[in-house]
Amino acid sequence: MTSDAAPIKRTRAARVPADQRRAEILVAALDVFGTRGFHKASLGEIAERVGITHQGILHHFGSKEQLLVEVLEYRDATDVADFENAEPPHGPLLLDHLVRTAQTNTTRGGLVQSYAVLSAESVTEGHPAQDSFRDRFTHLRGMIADALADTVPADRRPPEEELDAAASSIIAVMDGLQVQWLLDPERVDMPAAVALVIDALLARWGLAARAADVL
Amino acid sequence: MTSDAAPIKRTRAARVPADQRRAEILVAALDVFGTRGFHKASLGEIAERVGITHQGILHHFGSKEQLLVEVLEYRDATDVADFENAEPPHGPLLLDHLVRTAQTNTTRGGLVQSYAVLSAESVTEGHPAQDSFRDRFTHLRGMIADALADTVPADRRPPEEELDAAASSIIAVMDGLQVQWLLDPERVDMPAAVALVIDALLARWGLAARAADVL
DNA sequence: GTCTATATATAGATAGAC
DNA sequence: GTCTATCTATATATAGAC
Repeated sequence: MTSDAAPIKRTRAARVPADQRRAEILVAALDVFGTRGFHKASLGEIAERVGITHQGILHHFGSKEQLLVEVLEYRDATDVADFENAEPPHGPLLLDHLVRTAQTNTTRGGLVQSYAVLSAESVTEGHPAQDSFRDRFTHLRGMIADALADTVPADRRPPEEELDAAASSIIAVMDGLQVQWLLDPERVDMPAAVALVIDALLARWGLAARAADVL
Repeated sequence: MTSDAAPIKRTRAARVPADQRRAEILVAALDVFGTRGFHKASLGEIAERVGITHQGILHHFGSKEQLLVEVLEYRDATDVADFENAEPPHGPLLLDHLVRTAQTNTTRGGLVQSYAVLSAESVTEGHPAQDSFRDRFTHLRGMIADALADTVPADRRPPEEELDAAASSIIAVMDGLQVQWLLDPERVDMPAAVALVIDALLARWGLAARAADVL
């Protein structure tokens, strides 16, 4: 039965300004990439959500890889927009912000799944998102290490390697918890666990618990 | 040029006992699934490493999904075999063991990649490894929470939710660090970070640092 | 137990009409 | 800007010969 299936009736999509269409595609792609992973996701499914054909996506983005790259940029841009023209928080406020992010994330499983799947998938050979995630982690580690340094009193400041290890660990806890939470949301309390680790680290350097207060 | 390409010469693979062939396939599949992710991995590539055709794999395992399930079982079985007929460690010894595992993992990037990619990919809709990883995390959380409870003196024991959060966090740190490390091995010290978090948690409950001593 | 041959499905991409 | 048509590549799976 290869041929004469009733030609699927498609109402031609309305002609829409490129910027708007691109934005629609990015939203749909972020969702589909997250639900299926980059490799399993198909342009067809993304196109269907937008109401166009997959060729339309290629017209706007050129290739599936390029679409992914732009999706990740878009995701970061919306994250930054959360600060509403303000600077991202520094010092202890950044640590509070991380706990609050973990809290917020419990209400947006789709985004969490996108991030968890794509970040891990990015470690595979030649993955198009590899640089994006490597840069992201480098940047985050620096920001968090600085925030820790700003938070700890000068006379208790640990060696730099310890600050770096702590920064890596905090990011790792947040990321690792996402996978556990996605698989078993009832049994994993992301914000509580993030707050626990941050407070345990701060206590190590002589500071009173504070992250748990955010909850 | 669709047809008469010189028929690729294949020397027919030696006939080998099924058990042995299955074992060879499992080893190759673990590696390829890890390198490419489950969805991008192809039976063809796995077969090539073993020196048979992809149909041979389907003969032994029936489907790609079933192969993945058996690969994960195989992986767990070899992990258990590490204890060489001994019980897995309990209490504080289990915590030491986790740090040592993080240390060992720095010498087996392939296995780490397999685990990182597959565990995250498993959260996608209908993924065949979902139950396997959910069960694995449930089991690990229980073991680690017990180990923590056994380690903390009775008069300082925190509420159960805190032990569970700590157990989730320790697993999360180990897993999250793997992704960062795979992307940037020079800049991420997995065992140091794991030891740091474990010691910070133990200190919170009045115990002297010990995990760092393992290194 | 392994192969060749083939069915079947689905992907990403290109060309050109409208 | 979107479509239809087509190309090309690659995948999983089945059937049957050896």
